[in-house]
Amino acid sequence: MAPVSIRDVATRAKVSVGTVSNVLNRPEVVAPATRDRVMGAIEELGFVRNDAARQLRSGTPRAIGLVVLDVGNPFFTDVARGVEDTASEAGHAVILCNSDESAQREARHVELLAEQRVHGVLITPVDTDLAAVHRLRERGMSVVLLDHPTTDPGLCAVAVDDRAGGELAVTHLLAEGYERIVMVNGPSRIHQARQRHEGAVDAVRKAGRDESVLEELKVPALNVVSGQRAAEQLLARSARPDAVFCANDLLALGVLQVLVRAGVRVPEDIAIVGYDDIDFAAAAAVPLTSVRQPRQLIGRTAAELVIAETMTPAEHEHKHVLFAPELVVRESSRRVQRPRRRAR
Amino acid sequence: MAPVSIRDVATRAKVSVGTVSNVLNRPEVVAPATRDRVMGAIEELGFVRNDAARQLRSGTPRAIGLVVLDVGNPFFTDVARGVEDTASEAGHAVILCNSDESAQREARHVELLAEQRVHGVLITPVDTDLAAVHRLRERGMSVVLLDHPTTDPGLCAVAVDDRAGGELAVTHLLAEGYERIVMVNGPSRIHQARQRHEGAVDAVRKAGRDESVLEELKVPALNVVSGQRAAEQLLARSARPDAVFCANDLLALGVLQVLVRAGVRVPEDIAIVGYDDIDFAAAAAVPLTSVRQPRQLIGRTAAELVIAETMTPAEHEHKHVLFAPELVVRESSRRVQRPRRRAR
DNA sequence: CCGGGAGGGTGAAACGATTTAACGCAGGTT
DNA sequence: AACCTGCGTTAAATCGTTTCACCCTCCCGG
Repeated sequence: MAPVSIRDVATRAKVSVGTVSNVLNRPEVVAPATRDRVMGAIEELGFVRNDAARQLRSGTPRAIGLVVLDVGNPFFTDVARGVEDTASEAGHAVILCNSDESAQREARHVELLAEQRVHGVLITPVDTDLAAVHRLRERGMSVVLLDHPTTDPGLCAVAVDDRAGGELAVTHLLAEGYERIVMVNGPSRIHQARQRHEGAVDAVRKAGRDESVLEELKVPALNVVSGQRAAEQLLARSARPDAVFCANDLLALGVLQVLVRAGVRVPEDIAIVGYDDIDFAAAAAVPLTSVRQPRQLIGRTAAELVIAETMTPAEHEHKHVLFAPELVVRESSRRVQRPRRRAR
Repeated sequence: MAPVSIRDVATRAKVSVGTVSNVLNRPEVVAPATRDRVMGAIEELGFVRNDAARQLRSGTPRAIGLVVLDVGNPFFTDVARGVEDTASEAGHAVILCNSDESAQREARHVELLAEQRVHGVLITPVDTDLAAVHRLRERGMSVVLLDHPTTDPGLCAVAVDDRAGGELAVTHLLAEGYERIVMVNGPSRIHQARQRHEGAVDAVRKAGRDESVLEELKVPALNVVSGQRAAEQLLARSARPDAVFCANDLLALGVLQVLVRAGVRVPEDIAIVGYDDIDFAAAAAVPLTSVRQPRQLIGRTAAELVIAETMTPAEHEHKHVLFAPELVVRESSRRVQRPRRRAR
């Protein structure tokens, strides 16, 4: 119950505090007999290092910060998991912050992280201007941008090629013979939304099709509810599309649900392609074709970068890692031979 | 760039370090003129408190730990969000740990949190024996059990009445006229799994039915894949159940998917009830009946408790908060008008 | 017998904040 | 004139580690 310090351990083991510290940090320099004695004392007293004191003296913190846009989105959850995995392997704690796409909350969290003197910060910035990010850097923290490409050579970034992903999706749909494609997309202030749309346009162009085969339908947020709304709009039309490409899987799931409930067959009547390949995509009533991003890998890579940067700040080269997305084709977009197949 | 300490600020503002500290912590005791001067210096130098030093001296940390079973499960994600919200309002950081249902990982994380001298720990323990929890308490940390009821008067707990939830679900199924119910459940080492099953049994008993109407099918984990496996097993049987109650929504989604793909109509042939009421439950192809738990509220309450406990340890009364679950009936379990049929 | 490693330890300074006792000072009471 | 009383501020002690310069002892070669 009473807090036990390194000094208590020293007394108990009849050595000096310096020796205890050595046992803890450089066991090889202390004689086996002494080492065992100290270890024994640590065990008996239930001593736990005080990381605050440790950090204060050594200057090297053991936590990293993670600021995401929305912990509720499985995409970020998986990224977080990747971060958590490598961080804990390296003995680091992860401080999770949820900016909820609010610059104000982001700023508050960044402030907190600065006070905690975290090892580094992994952040998906709310704004494109990166104001918060630069303040962090001025304070000498290493920052890795998550899922937000940049040309700034002063920091690391880990992202996925969203433009290529958009192209993959639409190229696939065109190849399957779909000709009236609607892209359900988020607001263009969101970087990913813009890029994915550009990729979709690229696909149309490269396929030599008329640009009228692709239409963009914007929705306010990238979540299930927005997808449902979008699908309702599409259903109300006289000329329905034959395929829908959604900017993320949450949208796609919303669209899918509304279509299925309205008796529209997927993919016979309307095909759907999502983005992110979250676990729920494969588990949907009609398994969803989706553009897979290496979510955990993004997290792991980012964590490794930030740890590497702070371990060897001198020789560190800032990297911009760009992963390639991958199309996972499932039933929701496969051209089927027999258009009808009904359950009893 | 160079780390600026409270001493630098003091020099700059021509006061002593003590005064700067007062400005920071008890602004009212220092004369307005001096205060402004100090504030100015802080601003100019871009000073940020070093929380490690702060904590070392004052002994009051500004972070709380959160250990969950699975960050990938939207249930925990929502709880985490609640925790994060109230913690950040109170100026606390949240250290997120994912035990992945492994006692070993849990132990490692708990160790890390102990070293960080966190304010308190919110934990959903992996094991029922609470070994890890007791070690924390021995070290003088306040602990709040999350979603894990206990009779231990020595700690706070926030949970939902799982037994009542199980009873709600099965009572509903029985009332709708289902008579061969399978509960797809997790391993009984998981507390929630046991409780929900007991509740289910209660429901059968209270309804005066024969206990044979309810069967338990155990699966190794509470996730989508396990649900799929379970559904495959059920499909292979000669006598299929007419309703399935799943210990959580991930299982239910897995079951739903396999059933629908096999041409089984939900709920006409087999009804499904899930647990947790995650957002994806409502958005499933067949909207899922589920037992709702106040997820964010659980998180908020737990965070408040742990903060309160450490603020005023003396007068703190350990509380066991037990929320009531609520049944949300959707299409997956509504008895439709049609003649009753017996299995082949 | 002396100088010099090497191996194994020691002890105090330092890290950056908080906290507390003490102090100087102005004004008001006896 | 002596004595409080508050207020604003200061200086010093303190928190638990790490680090670094230094001290023994023992042993070996010259």
